[in-house]
Amino acid sequence: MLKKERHDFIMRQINLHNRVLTSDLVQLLNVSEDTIRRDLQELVDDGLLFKVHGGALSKSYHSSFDDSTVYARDSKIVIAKKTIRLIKDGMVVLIGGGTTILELVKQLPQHLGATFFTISPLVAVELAKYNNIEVILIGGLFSKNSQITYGGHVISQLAEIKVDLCLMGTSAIHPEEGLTDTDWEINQLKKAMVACAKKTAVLCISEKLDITLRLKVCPIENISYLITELEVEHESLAGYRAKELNIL
Amino acid sequence: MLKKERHDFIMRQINLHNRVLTSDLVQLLNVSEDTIRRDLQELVDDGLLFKVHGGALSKSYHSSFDDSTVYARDSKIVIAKKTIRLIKDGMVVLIGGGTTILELVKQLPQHLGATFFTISPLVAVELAKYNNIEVILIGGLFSKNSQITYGGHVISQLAEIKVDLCLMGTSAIHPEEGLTDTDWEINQLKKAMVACAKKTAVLCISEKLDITLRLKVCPIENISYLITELEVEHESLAGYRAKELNIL
DNA sequence: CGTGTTTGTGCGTGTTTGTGCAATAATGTT
DNA sequence: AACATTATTGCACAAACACGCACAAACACG
Repeated sequence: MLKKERHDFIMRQINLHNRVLTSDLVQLLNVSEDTIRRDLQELVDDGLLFKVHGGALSKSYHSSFDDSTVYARDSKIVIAKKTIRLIKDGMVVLIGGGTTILELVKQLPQHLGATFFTISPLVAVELAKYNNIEVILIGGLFSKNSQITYGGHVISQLAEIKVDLCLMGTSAIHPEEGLTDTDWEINQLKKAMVACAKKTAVLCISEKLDITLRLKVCPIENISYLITELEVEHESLAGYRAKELNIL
Repeated sequence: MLKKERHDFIMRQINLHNRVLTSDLVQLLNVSEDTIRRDLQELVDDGLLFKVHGGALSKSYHSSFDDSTVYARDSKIVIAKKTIRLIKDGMVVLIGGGTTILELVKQLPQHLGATFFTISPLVAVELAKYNNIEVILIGGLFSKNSQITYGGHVISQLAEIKVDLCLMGTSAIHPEEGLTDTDWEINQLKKAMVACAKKTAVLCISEKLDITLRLKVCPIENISYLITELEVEHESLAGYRAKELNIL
């Protein structure tokens, strides 16, 4: 591989991720650390990126993409880290939308090799930053509110696939009533998602526990994992521990 | 082997692989390194390729990367404003991806009521900001490079729809050779897009005029509108004026 | 035809560039 | 404070390069 090609590769990574780790580049490009460091230095000299300890940052990365505005972001990161343990190399995963999910995607390990189906364009774009992840976006009507695709076309496509794991955020969960929602279309969609997965994990910040809404998605028995930001032994989760689902 | 033949051979390699190594050429052509170096130098002088340590790179290869820095943004805004005149209330529009298109979407009038099909999640998200626009995202495999959906599934869905107007960016356009591209999948996709539209408008910054790439999308006759940032009377557009397409 | 010129090619030599290694310093982490 | 990770520096070596020269084939012209 020519030096220029490496430089272009690095710049692409930077433009995609806004950041890049020296160690990752060593692996990906299969050259010594020294070479990568020199490459980065040259790109800095050309004013194309920003070098920091451990890697480099995009120049246009004027830090913090209003990350702070994401509600309860810290909790969501905790949830994300727990969830990552469920995702193994080679898996086929169906993943929903929402800020919790988006945070999860940003925390995925760089080298993960898996196939992801998603109904969220934003999640798709974020997933595309990982080299070894194949992304399939399920198309259909696009919802302005929830920023996901929905409607009959989406549901019929979901009916045709079978995945190892489904990851979804939630509006409300209750030990007896299970998963519930308010919007008819979203409700239909979630039903279809649960139906096509061998196991389903629900990502849920604690304030959405023990709430019931009008429309039922599925009983608690259909859920395999409940992931919150709380300690596993936390008393708020007692009602769920009684059920047969894994709490992370 | 004649010098000219060697030059042609080198250019063919470049167009095929976007790159070539000096050492490979020495082997393939069975001449000394010096000769190859001289050949490359001459091709550089003719502006046909790009020389680097160890070999040479295609010229178009270079330009394919710096989209990410919202290159030539001013031109793209000019193009966007011209394009808006083509879009009328009630229309069904198929729209591609790329930075030029994205700029267009950002410039749309707030009250516009129309239906947009798109293969670009980013465009979908941007379109969703308009209240009176219905957005349908066409799903399929998601391309990491071009940030659009592609593949058989996309093409078969395109085959099922019929739209009033197709808006697409372009890699290369030439008065005789028409629309061309380098990537096989993108090429297939563009063909399908043109096929399902009554009229097609090509958005094209002037530096992509008069370029021919390896794969043909369609002849110039299949294009209804060519939109550049230049004045309609500009001399660069003379070759296109001779054809039967509207220049904006 | 002969002589001089141009062009294309290869060779030798010295220089530059790209890369990795090892020792050491700086920085982050626990 | 101890440790692990990441940076920096200087050095070595091979690959790639530029330049001048030599030679031969093709060409030009009287």
